[in-house]
Amino acid sequence: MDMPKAYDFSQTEERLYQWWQDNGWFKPEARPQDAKAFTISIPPPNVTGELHMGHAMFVALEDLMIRRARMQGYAALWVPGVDHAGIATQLQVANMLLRTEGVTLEEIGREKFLEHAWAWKEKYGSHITRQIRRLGASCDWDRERFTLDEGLSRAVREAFVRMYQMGLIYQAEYLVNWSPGLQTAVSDLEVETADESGHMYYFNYPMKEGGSIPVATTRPETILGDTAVAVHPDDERFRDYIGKTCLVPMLNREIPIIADEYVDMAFGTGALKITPGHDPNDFAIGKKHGLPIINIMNKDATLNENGGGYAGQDRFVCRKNIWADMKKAGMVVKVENITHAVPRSQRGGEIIEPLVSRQWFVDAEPMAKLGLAAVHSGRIRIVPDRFEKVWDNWLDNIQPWCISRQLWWGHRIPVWHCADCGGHTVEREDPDRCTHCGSASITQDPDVLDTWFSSGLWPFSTLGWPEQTADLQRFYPTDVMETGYDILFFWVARMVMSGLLYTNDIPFHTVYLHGLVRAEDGKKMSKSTGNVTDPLIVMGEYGTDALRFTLLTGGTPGNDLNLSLDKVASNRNFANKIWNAARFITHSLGNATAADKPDECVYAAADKWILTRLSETITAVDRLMDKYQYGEAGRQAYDFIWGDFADWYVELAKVQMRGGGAAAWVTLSVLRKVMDDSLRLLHPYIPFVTEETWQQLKAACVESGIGIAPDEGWTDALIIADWPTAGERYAAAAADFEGLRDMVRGIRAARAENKVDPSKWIAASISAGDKFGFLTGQKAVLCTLARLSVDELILEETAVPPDSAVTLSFGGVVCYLPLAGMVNLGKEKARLEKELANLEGQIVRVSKLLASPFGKKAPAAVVQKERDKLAGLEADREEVAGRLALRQGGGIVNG
RNA sequence: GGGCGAUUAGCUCAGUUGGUUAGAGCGCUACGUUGACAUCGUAGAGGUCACAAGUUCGAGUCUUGUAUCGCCCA
Repeated sequence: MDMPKAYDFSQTEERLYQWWQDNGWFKPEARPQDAKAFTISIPPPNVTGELHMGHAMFVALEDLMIRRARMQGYAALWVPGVDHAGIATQLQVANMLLRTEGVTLEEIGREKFLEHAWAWKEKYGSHITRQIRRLGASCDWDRERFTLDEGLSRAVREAFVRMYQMGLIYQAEYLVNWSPGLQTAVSDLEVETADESGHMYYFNYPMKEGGSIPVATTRPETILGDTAVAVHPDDERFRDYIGKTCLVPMLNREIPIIADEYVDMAFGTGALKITPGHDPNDFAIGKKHGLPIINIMNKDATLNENGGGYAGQDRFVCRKNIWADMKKAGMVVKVENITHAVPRSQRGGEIIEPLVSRQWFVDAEPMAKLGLAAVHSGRIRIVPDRFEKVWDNWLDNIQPWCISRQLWWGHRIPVWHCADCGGHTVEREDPDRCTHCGSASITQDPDVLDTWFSSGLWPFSTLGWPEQTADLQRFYPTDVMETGYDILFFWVARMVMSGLLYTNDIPFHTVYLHGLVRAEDGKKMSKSTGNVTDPLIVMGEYGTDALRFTLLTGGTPGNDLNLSLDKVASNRNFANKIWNAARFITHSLGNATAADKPDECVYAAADKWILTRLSETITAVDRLMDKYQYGEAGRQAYDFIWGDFADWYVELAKVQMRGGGAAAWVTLSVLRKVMDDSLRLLHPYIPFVTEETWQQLKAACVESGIGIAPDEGWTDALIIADWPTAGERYAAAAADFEGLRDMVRGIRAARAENKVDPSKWIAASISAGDKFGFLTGQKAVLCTLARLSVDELILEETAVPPDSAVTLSFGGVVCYLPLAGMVNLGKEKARLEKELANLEGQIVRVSKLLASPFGKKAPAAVVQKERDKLAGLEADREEVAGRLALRQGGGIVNG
């Protein structure tokens, strides 16, 4: 079984995913019964959803957390599922019915519609979860839930009844955000307000006793619903008007002129028309002054009978007509072009109409207080913590939540209205009589609940609540809620509030918020702009791991990420790098046999160095991951594997294995160890390539029979292997080795600078000083990496500088490359002078630093570091200066 | 109006207990195909860390202010 030359994700991902799942490794039962639980409930995507980068981001992050926890030995449970997306699904099914059968919802009726909707759900409902699987999501699919399924519906019923009994749910005539196209109320959060160009209409409001008062509005049709004109009590211009009466244009209805400090004297004309039935601010003023509320609109935003002669006209048609009529009547002053805030539906984009209607509301204030306290007390932590301010701000100013929707697809409101006594019956089981008067003439409220009402119960309803199931007991509270910051209020706040209310516990201890995935230029991805990058296409082209690693390491928590395909490509290359590093190991196993295993492992300097670096990396990655710094953790692992292991240790290993025997065996064991632990570290980021590579490594190692298995033996799969722990560190050996690495780099640079043929083996003399012992042991390594000729290498404590050589000093160790015939000696002199100037500059800098208060005030270790540096610099200077003096003294040919 | 974020190499971004010549990927330049990898390697060019003041022995990092861009709430 040979490993192909390049890693091919297309031959890997689906197979491994299936294999993991078939083995039950996505389930918490993959760990012992007494294992501590680690739980995430998925922020449920819409059942109508199509995979986008936001999904890819949350799956990558949550899967990372789950996979790491699983490897750490937790009974890791990631509960998947989707929500029923009331409006979106109803629209989708309605459109389908119109297209295929040519029938409207009214024609088909509620019951038939629901049959079609469920059929649609059965057919297309798993679309989004199939796509999520492609991202490698290690969810426990046996525990998949749907907000409308039986158990969750029971949870919704229980929640509603309890809240109703607590007096937190009430029905009221209230101004709500009305979507005329969808014919339903929507919540504040589903309305987006943006500045748009529009018009400000100035006109004279006629007064009963003659004359007029100037008023301005952006929506002339609402004039028909005016119930007052308001001015600021301090406004000199209008002082005499207060208390007088106006006549509503075209209707001649009498309304008062009132004084209220809310009015902004500088805005418009300074006099404000008050339309409590069609504007939230006016609604509040109307309440304050006891003004009547007149609703002038039907549900479809046509004018109703209160619109007088305009009844039946669409709101925008009416706007034109009434303005024309007022113009004829001589009331109009002017129309200005302005920019103003326009509320639009998040779905569909139509202009939202503030409309008074009878709806069900949740009084969220008591719950909001619980939510605030949970974060302030530290029971719930928000990452990054700056979002706590946003949290406070929203919960401090929480408004009643309109939970009724005039839709059919959703949880029907469990309230039965009595035809006889008018009372409400709210029970856990469907009632057949009114609880107040016993009448059988009761009918269920026709509306359904906001989808978010059920999403808010998600962390516990998915585990079986209100039943005290074993899952609920074991996995609740969950651990982390990970989602986009744009969804903090929609989901997280409501989950926290309802969790605290119903379960008397927090639903999760940590909220991790990621940013938006944007296009490479930082613009928001949108279908209308046409700059959407489809994750499925990216995965098809570069592999899932490449996309995941890019999303996970490309940014920082809570900040938006600009997705670059170049980066995805380079991360695909990273996967290949990993694959090939392992491929090298599998090809090298023949360098040793089981018999070569020494009684005691003696590590070479390079071994100690890479093992130290491995330990450092594991410690750093672990620490960063504990702090949710997944990006930095991933980058460090990347740098270690590519920059230390592949670039250096693999090359060193080749040298160490040349002679076979114990050295080769030890080297192979180190290769296996470092590769193995690296794969473990990276598995949560890039699960496919790490698992596939690990399986190859395992198979080859087992087959070789040389006995370099992990201490605990080979587990079945990387996905359930142990999370690595940092091992021994060899500080001195590692430092020595870093010195050697600097030498190799310096020699390579000198060769390149002097245009030495890269394939040429050159001579060298080295004055090793106190590194003589160390370097003697590294002769083979040094020669191979720097391409020095072993036979022509002179290594001594104090070597005699050869003639006509390039001189390189490395803080005490001096290396002479006698490049006679290859070097432009004039150039070498210039180089030495430059080097000397550089060294002197640094010496001055460090000396000044040490002479400054730094020497006294800085911590000893920091000062010592600078002293050591200075000593090295001075040694180098002496050497370089000496070489230059020799040249100038004429002792050397062509100085 | 209130709040938050960003501003670091040509581009996209790291740099989280302040430690002293600032890093990566891509791009660019010059070499290179030596048996893991050209989805690669070696070497190199490229930054007064938006600006100003302050704290400190020491500031990309902390404080204050300014500018520009973006987001959220009202």
